[in-house]
Amino acid sequence: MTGPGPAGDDAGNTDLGTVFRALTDEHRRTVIAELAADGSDRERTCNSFDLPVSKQTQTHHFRVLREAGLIHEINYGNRKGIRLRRTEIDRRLPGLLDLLIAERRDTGS
Amino acid sequence: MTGPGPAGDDAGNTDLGTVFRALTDEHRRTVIAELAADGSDRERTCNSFDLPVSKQTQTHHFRVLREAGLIHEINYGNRKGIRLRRTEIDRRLPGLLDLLIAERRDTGS
DNA sequence: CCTCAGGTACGAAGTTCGTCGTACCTTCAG
DNA sequence: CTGAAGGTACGACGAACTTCGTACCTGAGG
Repeated sequence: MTGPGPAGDDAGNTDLGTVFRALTDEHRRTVIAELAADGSDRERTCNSFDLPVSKQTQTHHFRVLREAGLIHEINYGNRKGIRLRRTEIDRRLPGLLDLLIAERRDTGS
Repeated sequence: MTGPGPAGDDAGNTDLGTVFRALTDEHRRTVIAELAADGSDRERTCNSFDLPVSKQTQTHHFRVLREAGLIHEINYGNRKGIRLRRTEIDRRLPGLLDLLIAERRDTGS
């Protein structure tokens, strides 16, 4: 079951409520903001985001982001690859990533 | 004491988390989308939005929107005026209102 | 084989959120 | 003044959310 199921990614059916609810949490917002600020679609590991929560909670957060259609999770069994769905997001929610990048820029100052 | 108090509106201190949390609820999203689609800053009554919830719940929702810096509440004692903070929103969160309008357009079809 | 590290599934505890009931306040109409 | 309508404050209840503990699975390396 690595990925034959067409279901699992709801990028085509997510409404604004699901997206906003996913982006309510600061940790999840950090993940998306980092991915958005990167500029490239390169794959990242879950560990590369220094989330101050346990493994189980990280699994939960990435699942919420995936079900909101914001990221792509590639399961390698042992490892997991995280990738931003920039194309879909920019097409369906233009300006959203810029909002997150801008907030992170202000917060980081 | 109709409105001399400068405090009460947090438009200058709200973060994205507060805004997204406010926009998570479908009723609140409907209110903002309607206000945004209007185009003018004309004042509206709470009753003009046909929210299928009780008065107390409406009070709660409008308070959340106000604390998120999205609307302006004018208290007439007996009545209450609702007004969109379009200028501040467009300045600090450009593209957000367009997202809400677009979703409402799709949902309404 | 066994061990280890990354990830997941299930369940529990604590918190937040949406909703309403009851009671009270404010303004307008009579 | 009395009543009616809109709004608010406080409290309560159920649902959802965040977090973690425990147990289990998967792949790499000795």
